[in-house]
Amino acid sequence: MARPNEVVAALLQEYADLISITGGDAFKVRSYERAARAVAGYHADVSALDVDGLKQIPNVGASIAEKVLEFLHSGQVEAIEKLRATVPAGVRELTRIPTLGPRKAMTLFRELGVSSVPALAHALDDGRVARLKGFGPRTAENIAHGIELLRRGGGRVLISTAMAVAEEVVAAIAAVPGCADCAYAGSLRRMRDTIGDVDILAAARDSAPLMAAFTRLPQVAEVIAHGHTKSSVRTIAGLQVDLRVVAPEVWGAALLYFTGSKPHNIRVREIAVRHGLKLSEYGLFRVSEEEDDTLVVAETEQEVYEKLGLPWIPPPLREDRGEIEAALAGELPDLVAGADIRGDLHTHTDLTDGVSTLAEMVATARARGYRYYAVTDHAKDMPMQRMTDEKMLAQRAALRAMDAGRMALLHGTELNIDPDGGVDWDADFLAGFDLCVAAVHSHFHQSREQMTRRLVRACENPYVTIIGHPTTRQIGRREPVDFDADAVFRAAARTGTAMEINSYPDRLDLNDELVLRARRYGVKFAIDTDSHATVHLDFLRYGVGTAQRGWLSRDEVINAWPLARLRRFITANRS
DNA sequence: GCCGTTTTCGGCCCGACTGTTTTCAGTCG
Repeated sequence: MARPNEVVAALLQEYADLISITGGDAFKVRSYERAARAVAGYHADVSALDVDGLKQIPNVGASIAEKVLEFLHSGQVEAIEKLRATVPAGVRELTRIPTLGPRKAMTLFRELGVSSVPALAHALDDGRVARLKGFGPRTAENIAHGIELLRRGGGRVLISTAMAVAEEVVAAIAAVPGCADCAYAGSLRRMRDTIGDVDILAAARDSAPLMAAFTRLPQVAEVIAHGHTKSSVRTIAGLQVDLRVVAPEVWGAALLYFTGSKPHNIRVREIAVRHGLKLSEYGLFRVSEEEDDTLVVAETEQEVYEKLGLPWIPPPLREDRGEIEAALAGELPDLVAGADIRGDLHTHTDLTDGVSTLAEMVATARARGYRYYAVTDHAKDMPMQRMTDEKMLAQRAALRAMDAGRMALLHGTELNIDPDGGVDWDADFLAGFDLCVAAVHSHFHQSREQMTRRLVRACENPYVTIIGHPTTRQIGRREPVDFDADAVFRAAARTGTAMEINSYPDRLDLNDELVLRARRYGVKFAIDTDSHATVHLDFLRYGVGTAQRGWLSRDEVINAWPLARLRRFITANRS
């Protein structure tokens, strides 16, 4: 079951969409969108709040608080039901089609009675759409194309997929003569777990050569837009990539703009307005009635933030989830960074389902400059892994005999949490490991109560130091398991069990939102790669990005600690 | 509908590109 906050947030977002489609006040739309976001990210369960409690949520005032209460009491909101009655749900679906927004969707419904994607496809086929006032052959074509994209998945890709494309494009554009600077921005720079499109920013006096090179890249299947300062393409793999070219002296303002998020940008621009300034991708300007606006700063992000009375805000925080308020109060977290990570605590070898040998994994870890490294192959309860006590002990002997220089080697295992919350071995055998990760690998559809009890019991096992990939989600393939996250996080904090941030790009588990919730209970975290091959150790960057999005500092991440402190954390659990 | 170092009313981010248009609406980020 979804958390009440998510249900309420979805409802508020739906209301915002319905107001937008029916041509309501755009500012009202934004109010509901903001409230939806604030509710989704709010730490307390909204179903336990009264009016005053609800109004404590940013962007929730008397009117929205009352609607939330109405929903919690009766299961519906009259105002929303009224709009639902005038606009079929299918019309809202239409706005998911790229290039088709609320105004056109409403026109299609009002003029043609279209209220579903198939009905729209019909209307396109027989030419009714192109004959509508304000529409035309090109618009009809674009909508048809948009439907096709939506059908092909149209969705988001893993961060690793987007990163590979971005790094290729950045390298290609940076190599064009006249390019002063080039970087990726957008949700990729903010390190979101999935990416909708790739945003690239470049600095140059003359944009034309860069735009030409961009639209002719071998990966390009289709040019969506081609202008002087902005072009968009779609790659053969279906990913949209936008290139924005600005003058080198406005790099910072453009990078800030192009990094987003959109809600963050709006908040920052509002602060500018209150200072009598105007912020756009071309810089921070002092607004003047008589003459042209004068440029204040634009060259670096730091300068722009500083002129607005803000410290530089790291991109992973830029989601309008309280970072503006924290920045104004001088309370931004000192985020954990990749360089802070002293070792990986969840990795595999070819003894179980890995493809690299113990020696290869250790050598690669050592080359990364780690101070410690844990090998945690699967334990004996997963039959497909064919693990035995003897094989595990032999691996331990081999590990102990290795010389990894200044890097300490830890012998661990990834235990399987059985349906009742037990693990593969008894205390005597577990005591022989330096470290145990425990994770769910089966029985994903237990009831919420069973799954909660299962994970709490695993936390209570004195030999379990880390809960691996706690929700077991696989992005785009498997939903997270259902459990009472607050209960599990309370147990983790109480028992001194770390929650993993699994860096594998299709997991990123915990995700940023759960990290934010867990840290409120004082939970500690381990940022691991769950590597099954040497190349996977590089996935750490995505786990670090997720941790940063969860506002984590070095002190909250056990594998950013010196080995002695990590060992104390492990043994404190066991005594 | 929310909000306040121009406060309880009157604001509310800003610009690029496209398509259907003779000056702008819609969409996107």
